[in-house]
Amino acid sequence: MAIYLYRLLRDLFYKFVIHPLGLIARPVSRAEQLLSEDIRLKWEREQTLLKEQMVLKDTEEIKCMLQVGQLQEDTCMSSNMQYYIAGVDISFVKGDDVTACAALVVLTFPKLEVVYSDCKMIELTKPYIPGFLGFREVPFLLELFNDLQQRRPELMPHLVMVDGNGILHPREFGSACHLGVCLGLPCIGVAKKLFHVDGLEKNVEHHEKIASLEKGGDTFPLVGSSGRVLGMALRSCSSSKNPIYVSPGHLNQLEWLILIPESTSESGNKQMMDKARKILKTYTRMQHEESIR
DNA sequence: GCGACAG
DNA sequence: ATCTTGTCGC
Repeated sequence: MAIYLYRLLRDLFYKFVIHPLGLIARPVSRAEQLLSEDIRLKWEREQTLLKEQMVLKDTEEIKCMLQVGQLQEDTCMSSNMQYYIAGVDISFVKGDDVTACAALVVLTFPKLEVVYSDCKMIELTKPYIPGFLGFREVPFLLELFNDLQQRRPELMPHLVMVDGNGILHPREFGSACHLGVCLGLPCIGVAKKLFHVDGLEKNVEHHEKIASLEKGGDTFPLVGSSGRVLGMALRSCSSSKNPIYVSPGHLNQLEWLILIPESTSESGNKQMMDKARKILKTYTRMQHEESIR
């Protein structure tokens, strides 16, 4: 409790004392409001259409990867197969709202060796509207995969990690679903903050559940008030206090996320995923800095 | 009706 | 997403 009070005070201090200008909110014109409503309705319809194409079932590759990752044994028929997972992210230029860097990194699975990385400077034109992140970011991510297909088609990943949510979303169609459907590849959403949806919120209960995560790899399911399990909260490693929120996007189902904690030893799969995500982040930054020079 | 609201 | 700051681990 003390830590929350501390953070609250610190944030207030930052807002009022360090950045008093931030208090002067930019007036939103009526025209702008209408435009935003217009976009919303249009995007909502598009989401409905795309959602019809979403499949929440594991591909054969995902099933095999699960066995490889969990048992560390070649129980799968195609055990000679080399698996690839990818991560995508978009990072912004500081102080600039439109210029950003989109990055794609492909890793082997389960060894997590980087075999491909690409980065493109882009101009984000579409606005960020909560619930419609996909429309802002997915087109640029598709370009990166297009280039991958041109250059190294054999490295097309069997699973993609997306910054954002999968079905943990107001209409159960987050950016991971969006990318997955457009790409035709299995995607999972990985978010750092809980999307308040279907009754889920960062209330006292939620904080208690977070506190009950003792070590890296510990999880708890995110059950909405509808009773539907929309994803999992995962403590990615022992040193991170805040969990990440994982949810299926396309061509994989939630069950495989839940199955992992059952494995007796470490929940290797998810730790690996988080490790991969960190690698991705590092790459985004590195290439970003490089591109500025 | 109003605020909240992934990145 | 980005801003600050402190702290911890390699």
